[in-house]
Amino acid sequence: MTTVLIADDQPMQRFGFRMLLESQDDMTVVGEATNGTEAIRLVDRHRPDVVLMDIRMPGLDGIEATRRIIATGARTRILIVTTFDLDEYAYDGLRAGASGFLVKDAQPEELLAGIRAVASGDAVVAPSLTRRLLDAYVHHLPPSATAAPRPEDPRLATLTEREREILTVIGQGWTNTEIAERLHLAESTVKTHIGRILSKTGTRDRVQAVILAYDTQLVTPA
Amino acid sequence: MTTVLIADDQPMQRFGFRMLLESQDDMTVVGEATNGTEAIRLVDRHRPDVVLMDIRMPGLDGIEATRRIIATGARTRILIVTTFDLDEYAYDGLRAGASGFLVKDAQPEELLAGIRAVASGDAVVAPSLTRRLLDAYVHHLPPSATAAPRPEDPRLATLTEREREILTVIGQGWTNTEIAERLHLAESTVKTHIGRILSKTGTRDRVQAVILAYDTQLVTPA
DNA sequence: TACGCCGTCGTACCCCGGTACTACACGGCC
DNA sequence: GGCCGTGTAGTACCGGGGTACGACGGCGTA
Repeated sequence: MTTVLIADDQPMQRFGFRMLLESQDDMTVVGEATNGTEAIRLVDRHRPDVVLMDIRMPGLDGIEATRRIIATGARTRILIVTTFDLDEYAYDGLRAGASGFLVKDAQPEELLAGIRAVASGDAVVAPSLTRRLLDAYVHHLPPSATAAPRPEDPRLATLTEREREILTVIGQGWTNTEIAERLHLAESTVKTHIGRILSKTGTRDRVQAVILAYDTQLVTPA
Repeated sequence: MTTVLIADDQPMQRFGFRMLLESQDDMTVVGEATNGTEAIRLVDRHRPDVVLMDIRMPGLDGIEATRRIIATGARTRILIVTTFDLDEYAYDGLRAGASGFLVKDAQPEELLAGIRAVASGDAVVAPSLTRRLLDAYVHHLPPSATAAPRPEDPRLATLTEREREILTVIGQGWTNTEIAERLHLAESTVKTHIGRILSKTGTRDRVQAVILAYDTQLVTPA
């Protein structure tokens, strides 16, 4: 019997997880936490096999909670589950000692498989993340810069791969000179790209481009 | 017996809703849609009493789907349910003919109560939204500009109300001159505010400020 | 082959954004 | 009364961002 602790600030999300897990006869939910501090406390008390850990929670977030739980030497495995698919928090989470990383829009079976995998000591990464993870290890560029957006938003349809890449790093808050340096380009090239991005997307300046990047989920909130 | 259609692109979210609703003996789920187009089709086929409609879905979004369903003259009531608490989509949704608006982090009981309310012809607005709604009607400024962020992010802690307001409209992509015009300020005043915002938040320029605004959910993706 | 798209780079120009001050009215509080 | 935070406003300056060009090599394809 695999014991699971759910750490998520959204009641409905917890409810969904609990219902799903309790429907399996090899799993049981031993507790629910609504923030990082509570998660740490409940892990200490119940010693669950697995924690389903949300990243974004009020107060202590999931990453820091993961770090502290791992630091206690508990043999609890932590499976990070978040709404968003990319962002460097994924890597932070893994670095913090998490055994895996899944996205919330995964199929229930995928989630269950992930839990069983980490409970048995394996690591698991959402298929949608694997490519980014590899990319990040291959190039030492910003992780998200090498990855393509998944849900193809019409407003980004005419952008080339390179332009998406540039738009992504604009969305990280980089200046033109920074983009040029870190992408090994001339600043004039960066400007050319940005000019094309603005005209193609019908945006006025980089600020509106950043907003579009967020709206289309080319970049996602931390 | 209240018949309900679930329209949400996230499988786990649908699963949670379905489990919750099926646990009630006066409700039944007659279908699940993963986007707006599908929702319209299933409403036409099943004529549910209530649609639980997510806003953000691939393809046709929940707002437009609501608009079209209402336009068909169907007596189906639509209850919009979204992850984010603010954004003007709330108002768009209500204008599109939705009977109510709830946030996903509501308690399950609140959700059930909301469904029963709209099924019986009442309108319902999440308590967390009521204040904004009022604010928006009182002043005729952009809705989000008059509202305060809920989950108090430490990075915004030192900002004054006015500064948050300015940061919000920066997050809308407005230029300094536009902000000055629409908020009836001198551009120099706008610059003063922005300067203070940047120094308080430790951000370098308005682009990074926008990113922070998204990360802290002061503004939310469309 | 020739065309077009893409990615690269350059120059020149202008304006917006951000900085660095100063300043003052108002309200709350010691 | 005097102080402080807040919101307002001004001037002066400079650098980065965006625009408008032109140019060229590589690559796929009609």
